[in-house]
Amino acid sequence: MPPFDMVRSMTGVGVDVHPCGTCPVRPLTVCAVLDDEEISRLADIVQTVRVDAQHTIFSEGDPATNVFNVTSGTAKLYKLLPDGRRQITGFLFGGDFMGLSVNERYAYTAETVSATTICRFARRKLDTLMDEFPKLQRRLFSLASTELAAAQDQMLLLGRKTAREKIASFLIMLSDRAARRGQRDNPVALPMGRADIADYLGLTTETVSRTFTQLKSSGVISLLENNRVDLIDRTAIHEIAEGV
Amino acid sequence: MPPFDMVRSMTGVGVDVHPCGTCPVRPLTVCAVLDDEEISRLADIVQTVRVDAQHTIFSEGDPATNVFNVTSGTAKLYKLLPDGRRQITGFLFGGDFMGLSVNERYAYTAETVSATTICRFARRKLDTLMDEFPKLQRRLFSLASTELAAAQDQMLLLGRKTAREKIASFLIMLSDRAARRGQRDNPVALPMGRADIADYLGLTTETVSRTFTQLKSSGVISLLENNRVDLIDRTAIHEIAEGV
DNA sequence: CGGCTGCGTTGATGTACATCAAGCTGGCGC
DNA sequence: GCGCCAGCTTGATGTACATCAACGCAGCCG
Repeated sequence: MPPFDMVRSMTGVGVDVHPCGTCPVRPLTVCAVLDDEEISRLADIVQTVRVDAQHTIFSEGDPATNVFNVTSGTAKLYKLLPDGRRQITGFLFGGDFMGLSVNERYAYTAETVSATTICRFARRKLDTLMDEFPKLQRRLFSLASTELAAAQDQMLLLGRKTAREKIASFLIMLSDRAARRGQRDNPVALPMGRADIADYLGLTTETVSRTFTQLKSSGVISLLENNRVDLIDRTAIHEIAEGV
Repeated sequence: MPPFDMVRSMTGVGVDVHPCGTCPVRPLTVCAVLDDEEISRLADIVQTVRVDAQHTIFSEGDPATNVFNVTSGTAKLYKLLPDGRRQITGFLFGGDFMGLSVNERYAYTAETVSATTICRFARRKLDTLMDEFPKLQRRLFSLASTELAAAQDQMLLLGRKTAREKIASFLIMLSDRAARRGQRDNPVALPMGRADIADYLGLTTETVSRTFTQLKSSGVISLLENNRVDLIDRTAIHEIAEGV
């Protein structure tokens, strides 16, 4: 797999889909805190690319030369064990950020789930821009803190919740995040397959499938076509998610 | 439980144990990037307190008025489900930071494991100091990124590793962190009880206990007095941890 | 149109870990 | 010293979820 920097030669990838000025998710992203003047400075160091579904954006262990912002579509981040066991550590939707790294290497692999558009920043250039605009730094810090809180919620889920509670939590999370992007929070779309859901929740595809049908049977959700889920009784789902 | 701000009235708590100038873990902490002049500014807004074992420092949901740095001893962070199930999201040792929060509320409860000394900063004051010293901001960002990477490792552990692999990973983690603090990395001390280990790894105390004896039987560790563990075959433990 | 393929669902069985239940041990107060 | 208690270990049993296996179904391509 070639590094993403060679993106022009990759299949399923297009460049410069839209400029920052018309960015649809600007208020959600790192860019929210910058005014038009500052955005134009950011625009100088950004490249917007379009990636087809199921393509690798970067791999665990690669030199972390870029950071990314998803503007539309869905991506996933995951880590692998040597024998192939996989843990998806997060799904990314429009407005989400990825690629922060500690030691100059990516700590996980990033892959698109559906067709996705992404802003790519050269890390070095972003660093200098952070020096220039402290509020950019502040914003990134704030985003990292939010992600950290989400990671802790996920630890609680993985370590202590049942399959039923995990699926319910997952649905609530997707619904909430859709709302934050200004989309309807019900029914909720599942752009990822059962295997991805399983690897995100620490389950198998079979258990994910069974649990969906079980929730359907108990009447709190309904499975619609196009992998969408109708949250019939949102309060009940919320209670299940919290283990009440 | 009273808020920690009322610490002077709490039992098992002492104030101003040592000043920043003689801080034993300064190179590990947020303070590492500041020179003596700047440290003295930081010292103005810090209070060093000593807390006995098994005391709550702050609780999930409390207003996040302070941030903390552990200078010695051990603390744990955890989240609870309504029915009492608990997930410990992290252990803190000398040099570790805690209390970052997104929405002005702590996202978890912090409790001491052993007797612990802690630096307490008023968040508001730290914020203004961050404006003044951008490298302080930068440092906190870097610490948050490191924590985020650790959180992702922990997700992999909780979601995909077996009990045996979890315990092995835990021992390696403790050993590595002891080394980073300049302590010997073997044998490794376990200041926390089996219940805490279980709630950190998503297991029960019984399984933790059985797994320790199983690792002992297979000859890769030895259980010493004072809750210390001798890592007899470190490479083997490392391989178990990575699921090889 | 028909076969192939990937994905989801459902069923039968297995198992790693939880749960329930004793003992064991060491520290501590009296 | 003795008894008590909390924490650790060990054993017997249970179960939630994994594994193994089959099947349905839609999309796709020849």
